Amino acid sequence: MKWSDLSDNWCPVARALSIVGDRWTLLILRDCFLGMSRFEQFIESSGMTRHILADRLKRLVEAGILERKAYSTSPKRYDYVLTDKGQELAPALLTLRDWGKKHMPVRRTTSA
Amino acid sequence: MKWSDLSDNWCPVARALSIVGDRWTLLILRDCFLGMSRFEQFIESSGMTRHILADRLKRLVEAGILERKAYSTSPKRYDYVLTDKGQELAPALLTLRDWGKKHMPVRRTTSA
DNA sequence: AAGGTAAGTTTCGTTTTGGAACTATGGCAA
DNA sequence: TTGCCATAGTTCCAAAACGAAACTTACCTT
Repeated sequence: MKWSDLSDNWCPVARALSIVGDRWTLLILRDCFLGMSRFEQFIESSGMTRHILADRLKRLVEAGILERKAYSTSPKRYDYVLTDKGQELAPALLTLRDWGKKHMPVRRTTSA
Repeated sequence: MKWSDLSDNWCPVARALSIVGDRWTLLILRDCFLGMSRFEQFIESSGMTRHILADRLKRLVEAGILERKAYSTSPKRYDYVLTDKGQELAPALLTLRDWGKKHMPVRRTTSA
């Protein structure tokens, strides 16, 4: 079965994951909740490659989770901002954060 | 940057995603919360392929999210059951479920 | 002996990802 | 008015992950 077929799954968790459950997507949304909205900000913050980011942004906009708002017309430039639908993912991010804090300690690479 | 490098990220969301944020993993955990515990159950329920499931189960056991409990020794067979660490992912699944229910309606393929 | 069940493993061809370079558009400074 | 910088992508290629299906192992039933 293809991952993309999940969008029609009977299970709401599966449908949610069909758009938000792949590599990087939730990390972009985390950055949005931290106030970021631009391509280069996402790149620097997340460490993902440029063309994966471009792909994810497109998908998030198509899914109605982010909205693409021009902040410059001369060279066309856009802010990517959370829609209401996107805003409502906050609880999911927060529960993941709490779980990560509690159960995924930073194992420091014994340096120095 | 490699996806697997996220486990050392400063951000607890990123660290959580390093283990739980790839394709299929959260779907397996959903099945666990629905009471499933065996290989063939996961296969039938999720629609993923066998060797991907085998890989994910191994990673989840290594991460201490699932525990491998023998239910038969003659042919060695195991149940995969949630540890406490795994149980505590329930809120994350529930918030995703709620979001999916609200924002990802099943679009039925205009059949019949 | 033949077939069935459960849990993987292997193989192979297709997608997705990572890394880096390249393009487009305009601002600004020399 | 040429040259450099910034932003936001796009393109190319090699490496890794994935999907489908067949194969394996170990036992059990008929």
